[in-house]
Amino acid sequence: MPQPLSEDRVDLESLVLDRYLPFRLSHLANRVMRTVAGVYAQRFQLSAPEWRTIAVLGSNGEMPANMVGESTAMDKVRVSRAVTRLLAAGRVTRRVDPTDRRRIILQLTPVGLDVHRSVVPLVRAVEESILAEFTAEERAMFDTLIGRLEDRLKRIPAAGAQILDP
Amino acid sequence: MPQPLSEDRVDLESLVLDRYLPFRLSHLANRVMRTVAGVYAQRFQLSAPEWRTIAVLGSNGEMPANMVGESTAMDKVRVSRAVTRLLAAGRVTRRVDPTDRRRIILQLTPVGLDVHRSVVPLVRAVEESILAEFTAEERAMFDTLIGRLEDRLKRIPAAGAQILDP
DNA sequence: TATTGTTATACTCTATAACTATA
DNA sequence: TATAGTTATAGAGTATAACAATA
Repeated sequence: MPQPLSEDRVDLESLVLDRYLPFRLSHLANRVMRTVAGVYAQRFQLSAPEWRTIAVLGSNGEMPANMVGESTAMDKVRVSRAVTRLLAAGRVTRRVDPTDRRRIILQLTPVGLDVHRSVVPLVRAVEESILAEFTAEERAMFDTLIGRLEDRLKRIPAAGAQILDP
Repeated sequence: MPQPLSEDRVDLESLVLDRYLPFRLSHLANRVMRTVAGVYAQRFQLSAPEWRTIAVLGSNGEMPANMVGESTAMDKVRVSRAVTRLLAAGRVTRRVDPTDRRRIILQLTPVGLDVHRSVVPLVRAVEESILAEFTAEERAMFDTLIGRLEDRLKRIPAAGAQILDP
């Protein structure tokens, strides 16, 4: 017989999947990403890593490849492969950084800038159509809460490992 | 020269990736899922689809395979493959539903129930360690906001397609 | 020695279609 | 004809290691 829980204690013994935050977040994020990808994938022949690369180069101008990786939360392998495809499509240029010849500096071509100019309003419109659910106050609150979870997971990247290891 | 935006209008022309909700949600969800997976993957030799299947069977008792799919947001192919591995590990049983011989009824074995009992407190603890960021009021607010986004995306699954197609 | 980037490999996830058996 | 489940296949995402060039 399960014992009734006191109100100030959390039930750690049972779990209903569609009330479980990690599952809900993952499901929600996947739905959102699929909705956004529907806008840029077929129409512009862009994969997600390519779209991310174009997004940061479009808003920041030329950047070294490793900074693209940091800004897009992609490792250097994914960046490298995205750049290979973007180069083939004539959407970016790459040149060696003369001050450190290990570094590659990436920049959008006019073609890449066109893609950026075309895609951004479309994906922003998708974001708007989703966030239209919220009032301005709710948006701000959601933004804050998401930001604090991001920070927390950054500060304790081993939140699970601590539980896993001992 | 970019024109200054009036305060009640949204800038659809530019996009900074780490302020863009779909990207932030995806990044956050991935981090959370990786943290949770760190708890069940190596220690219990569970993939995400297997863990989800065990989670719903553990909280609901025996279920037809198609309901497992609905509850876990997985299609029948993923369920089928998860079940194949769970069967091989002796963690579930499957039998044909006598009232509709197309249906497969799944149930945790004692071994599967043991896994469920062992894993749930661990993954709940991860959830707790993340949500510890919030006060009770903030949790309730976050829960509500997430729920409304879920509902919205359910109601307008073609939110992006509408923009994509015309 | 450490860092930047490339290439190779493998494993998982996702989506789709083809197939079976039942209804 | 439609539904439940299985199998097969291909594309994308993810993680890792090995490597070359440079610092």
